[in-house]
Amino acid sequence: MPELPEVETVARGLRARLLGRRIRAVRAHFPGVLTVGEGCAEPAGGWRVESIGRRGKLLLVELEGGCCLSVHLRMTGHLSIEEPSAPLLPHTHVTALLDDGTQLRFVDPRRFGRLHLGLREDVHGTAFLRTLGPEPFDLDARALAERLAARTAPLKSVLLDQKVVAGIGNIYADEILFAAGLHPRQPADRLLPREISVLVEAMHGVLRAAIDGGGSTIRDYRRIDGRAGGYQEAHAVFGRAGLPCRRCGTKLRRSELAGRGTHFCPVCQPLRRRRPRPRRRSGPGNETGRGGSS
DNA sequence: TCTAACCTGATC
DNA sequence: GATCAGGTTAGA
Repeated sequence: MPELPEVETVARGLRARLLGRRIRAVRAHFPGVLTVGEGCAEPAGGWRVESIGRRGKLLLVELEGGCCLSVHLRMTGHLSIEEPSAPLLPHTHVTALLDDGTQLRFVDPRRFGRLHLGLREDVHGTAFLRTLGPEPFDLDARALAERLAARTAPLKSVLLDQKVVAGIGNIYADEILFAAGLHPRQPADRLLPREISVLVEAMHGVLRAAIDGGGSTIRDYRRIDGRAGGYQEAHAVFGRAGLPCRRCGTKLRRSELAGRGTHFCPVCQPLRRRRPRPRRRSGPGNETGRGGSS
């Protein structure tokens, strides 16, 4: 469920509740969901929470003493802070006791989510973090162009690749492509410079608006305090197949791409089937990129 | 580069 | 009873 805007919203909620607190004990109720690395024995009095960060869809809770708790919510993971008297929800797999008597709880019906407590350098050195692409807000058109250059795959597949850019999932890939007016199946390496600029602006704009809206709640996602997100109301295409496009009124379509449901407007996001590569054999270099009609 | 697998629950 | 779901990854 959670993509960058949802995880960012959770990180902000956690900061408000967890910064400066001490985590006294971390208990797993189901094997495998939580792993604990070397060198992270609990100090007397617990770990003080020093900062809470996010890389892509991964939460990073930095703890006193050089340890770090990473949390990946995957599809249905959810964090909340509860009074100890609050009933333990089904599928509560990890509980951490806080020094004010409350509990940080991790609930995840599908059990895809993962928590790892380890030395900071070990956590930051995991293959996942080492190979993770840049944050979307750190990318400009030139940097994105470089990352799309050698990719012949459909644009949506490339946006979903966390090594290309971190944090974009199925919802926001569709929303960003609509905002940019680009077809999900457009080969990534065939974008014109102008289209890449528009794509970067769309990426920044959609993600910023989604963070401001507290993320999208389709079914499971909740903020720390249990409230739903609000951005689903603003979705232009995701979950709106068969409904009229908000821009042109055409019936929105849904198809399958990269094994994921893909939503788009066939009129606002036309597919350029054959994209002429810029000719490179004629001597005078003139054309940089001209729009090719279908 | 694509598919299957990891899981449960909601919906058809 | 079958199908689908917002993520990631191992293996074909």
